[in-house]
Amino acid sequence: MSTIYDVAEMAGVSAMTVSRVLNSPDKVSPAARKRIENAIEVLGYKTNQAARALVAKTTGIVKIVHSEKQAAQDPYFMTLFAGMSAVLSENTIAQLIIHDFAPHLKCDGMIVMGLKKGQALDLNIGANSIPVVLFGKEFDSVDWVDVDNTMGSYLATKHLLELGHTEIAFFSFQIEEPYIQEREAGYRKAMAESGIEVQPSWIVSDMTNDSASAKKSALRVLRTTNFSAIVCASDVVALGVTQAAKELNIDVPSELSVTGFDGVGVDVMSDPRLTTARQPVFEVGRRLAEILVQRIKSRQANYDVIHELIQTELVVRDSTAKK
Amino acid sequence: MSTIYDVAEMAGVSAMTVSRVLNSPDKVSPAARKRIENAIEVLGYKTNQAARALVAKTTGIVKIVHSEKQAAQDPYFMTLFAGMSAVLSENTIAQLIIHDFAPHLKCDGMIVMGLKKGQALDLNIGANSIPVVLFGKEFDSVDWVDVDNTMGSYLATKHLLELGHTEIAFFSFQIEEPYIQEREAGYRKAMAESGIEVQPSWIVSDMTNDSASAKKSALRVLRTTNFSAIVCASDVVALGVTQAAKELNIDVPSELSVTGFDGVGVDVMSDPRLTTARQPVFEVGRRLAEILVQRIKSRQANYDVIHELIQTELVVRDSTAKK
DNA sequence: TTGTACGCGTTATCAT
DNA sequence: ATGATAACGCGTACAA
Repeated sequence: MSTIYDVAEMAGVSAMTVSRVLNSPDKVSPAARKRIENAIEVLGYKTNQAARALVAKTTGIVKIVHSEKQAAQDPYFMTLFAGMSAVLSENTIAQLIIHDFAPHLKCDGMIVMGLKKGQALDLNIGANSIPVVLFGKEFDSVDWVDVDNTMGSYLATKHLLELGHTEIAFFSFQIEEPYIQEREAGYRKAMAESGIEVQPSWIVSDMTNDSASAKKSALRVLRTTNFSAIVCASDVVALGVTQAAKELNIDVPSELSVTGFDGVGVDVMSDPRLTTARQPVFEVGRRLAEILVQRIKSRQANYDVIHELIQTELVVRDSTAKK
Repeated sequence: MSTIYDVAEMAGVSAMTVSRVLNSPDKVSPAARKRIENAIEVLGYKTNQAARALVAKTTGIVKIVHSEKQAAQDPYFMTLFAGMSAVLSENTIAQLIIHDFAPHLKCDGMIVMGLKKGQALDLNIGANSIPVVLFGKEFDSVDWVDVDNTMGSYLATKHLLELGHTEIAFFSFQIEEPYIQEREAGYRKAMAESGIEVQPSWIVSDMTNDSASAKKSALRVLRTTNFSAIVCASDVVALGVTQAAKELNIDVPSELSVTGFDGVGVDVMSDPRLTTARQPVFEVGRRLAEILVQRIKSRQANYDVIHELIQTELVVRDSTAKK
């Protein structure tokens, strides 16, 4: 593999001049530049990242940290990652997907998702020198991107209210993440604005986030239903609900309206196709990476922290209808 | 950030000895080793990958090449990538996902998918010095992993034959990839073995690989059907077929049996859940990466090429029944 | 505009 | 078992 010295020799200049055409071409005379570019072409010269990284004290690598290892096969995470990856790879930044902070591995920046408050302080992110972007609004002092979960279920509930429904349930699942509380809050907000008092029996949360579990809960609850619509905390839950309804010969949407949340594939494959609060997951991934890349490129300590709340889009399909 | 020199000074030895405890600890006296390990701990020393890479002539990066850019959001590719990523990241190898070979970027190895015959020769993979693993059985001279598509649809067809079906259609889509021909071949093989002559009208391929397109074709064909079962070239096609059947009041599976292919989520979300030839996509990704890592670690030119044909698993669910 | 000299952190070689 | 020295390829500071 040829080096700048080989190129320099062939072009009859010093290595320094070659380095210049690589980094600031305008500072080199057109004649020399031409000869050098030709030599680069002929020799098939490729800049040695390691050598460059050594002097620049960079790595060309960012870590993508996700605490839940099993999530590697979750469509949501995969889509998120695809978005990040698109931006990072475009910028020739390699990725390392890890499940702890791996502090022994140097990198140029990190994207961290599913972070608990305790963890961050332990590793004093922010006090750290490398840029970090969080997925989730955990820390005011750190850049983050998050989805507006509250607004998402608010819009879904609003949609049902506008269709004439007044008795609307909220199906949710057990998890320690804040997003699930936010989704319930959005539902409650919309109900409150319409002056409807939420009955305790309308809040159903004895399930996990998979369709089988949701179906089971729904089968029980739907027998003695006193509501005409359900806001679900996820598409998967909504899928379970529609399956249960089918089994009980309750028609969706003519007898029961159902909304989902997420929009990562499940929504369009289910029958009927779900009205859902779609998250632009791929885009969220893109933004996380874009912000990080920006921070890496402008290595300043200008601390105007970026906080972006990305909106969901209410996609109206076949699972909701007029009361 | 402290270097080996700092550690050496603190431990009262030379930098070389520190380097030794890092790479071949047995060649250092226990006493010195103890002092050095302590110094490393106290100073929080971390090896500088760039410096190491510079002398070792490695990069710590592999390229994952996929020619179809839009596939970034395809669940199949995402799952495949997740499998590769799991292995690579475990081995502290960063990933760069690109859509051409980007020959100006050095790396330690490549995983290439969706390669056409022409491309490879242009870039003379194999003659190249870095290890390359292919997804797809394109080149005998290069390591590859592929899925046994032929066997997959063979098994699906066999399953339908055992259920008593004799008039079985094959729904396929238009694409230039060899896998689709292999899937048809498997179907034909099973039919031939049963002594059944495939009627031309049973082969339906005027669609693309999405459910809407498949539904449209199925709506047309199913009106004048002369078969009782369909082997579909993908789950997405099978989904479209079941949707069309529903619209035509044809019950699946009692009146029509349908099998899918892939098993990347669609199969379990559709209604009814699909009997399908499930590919272990995540595992395929793992194997691709495992082979590459192995090649990178043992930099020998021992040319016992690895070719692995990974088997599909016939998952029997609710879309197939006795004739 | 161009070149010289040096440093980045690590490892290999060859001594001791 | 340990150390001195050179080399990896590139960028920066400074000089010309």
